[in-house]
Amino acid sequence: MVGTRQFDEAAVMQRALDVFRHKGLASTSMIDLALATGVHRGSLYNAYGSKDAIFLTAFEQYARDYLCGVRAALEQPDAHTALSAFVDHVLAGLACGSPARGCLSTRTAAESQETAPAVRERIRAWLQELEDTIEASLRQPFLADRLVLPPRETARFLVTFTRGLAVMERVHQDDTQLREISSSLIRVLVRQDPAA
Amino acid sequence: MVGTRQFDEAAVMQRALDVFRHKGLASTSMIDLALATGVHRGSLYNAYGSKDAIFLTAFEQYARDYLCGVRAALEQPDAHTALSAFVDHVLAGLACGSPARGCLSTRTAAESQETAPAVRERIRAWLQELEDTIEASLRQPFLADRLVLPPRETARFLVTFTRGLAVMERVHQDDTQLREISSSLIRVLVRQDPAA
DNA sequence: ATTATTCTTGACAGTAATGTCAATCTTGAC
DNA sequence: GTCAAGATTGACATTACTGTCAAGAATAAT
Repeated sequence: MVGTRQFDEAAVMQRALDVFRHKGLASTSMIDLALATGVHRGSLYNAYGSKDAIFLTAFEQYARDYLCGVRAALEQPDAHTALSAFVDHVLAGLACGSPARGCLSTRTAAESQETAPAVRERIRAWLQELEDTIEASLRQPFLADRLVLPPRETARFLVTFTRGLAVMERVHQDDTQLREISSSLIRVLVRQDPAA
Repeated sequence: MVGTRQFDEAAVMQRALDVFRHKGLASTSMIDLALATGVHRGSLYNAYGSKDAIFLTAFEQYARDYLCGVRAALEQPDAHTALSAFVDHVLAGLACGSPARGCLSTRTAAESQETAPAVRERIRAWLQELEDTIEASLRQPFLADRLVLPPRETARFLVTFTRGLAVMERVHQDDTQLREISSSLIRVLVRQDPAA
């Protein structure tokens, strides 16, 4: 291939992700992306064509990392520990950065009616992947037998609830309060006694 | 008073609310507001000074109506009915309009890091009011004795969870799925037997 | 070393939105 | 009816962003 791209795509996408996380898709301009990545605006147009395309490319990194993290967190010997680890992982992701960067998928989902259909669809599909990933982990009998709801419903519940947590984080910026709410979540989803 | 305002403020705020709901605070321009309300942009600047001020004024209508609705919905003889009515009310608010208008407070909360401090603070305070309102309703003994969590925690849980529902609604636009998740919510928060 | 291809860059025209202001119009109070 | 406070309006200057393009630079393949 002649005329080789002169920037490191992975690094650029990482920077772009930071911008999208902090400003949101709609409020991010190509100028913002050019400044943050150090890549000329014209080059970005040439390489990706549009802001949405950059977002979708960057989102793949985010999506992969997030799902890996969730899968790893849920690898625990019992339901209580698994759900605690899951919530810890989600909260750590929210609080990370200064100012805290929040949750990209939640933010984008919230404004997804004004985004391109391709973006909305990607977010929808990703939330489904997240649900499926959680469900698959919870299906292990030694986890499932302690859950108040069946794995599928628990997974869906967790996806919805953590989206709510991400919204609350934006407003409160208070880790303690989020952890309190999360402990209610676990208390409500995990059965104390193995029978019943 | 001379030089009387020539528009009906309540009507204008209602229109403004519609715009904010559909486009979000950040993506709404003064031009959008002028077009939707029929009030000249200059007049809006003269009367309110800024987009944020218009938002805050319009938000008061929204806040009042929402809290009234929640209070009314929770006036029920038992916990299961009360929570069902609450969720129905929230979901009805989300689905209303075409395209569905979603939840203004959730949407604004999600982008609240990029808004003026006054807006973020108003949203924060309102979420607290919502929590307090729910808690007050749930404190009645014949409701509270069926709740898995104490009223305060239940209220906080409901606020967080419904913010999550509002996010999911933006993505799925599917009332059925939201109702399924909501039935899990009630199942998990309300005890079946009055003892234990 | 040359070449063909692709990337980079600065420039440009066009659109959208902002915030302000002076001129003009309205209307309640006297 | 006059008047003064305040509302409306169109215009203006500015700023921000978009999308495109031609000229130039870089480089893998020959």
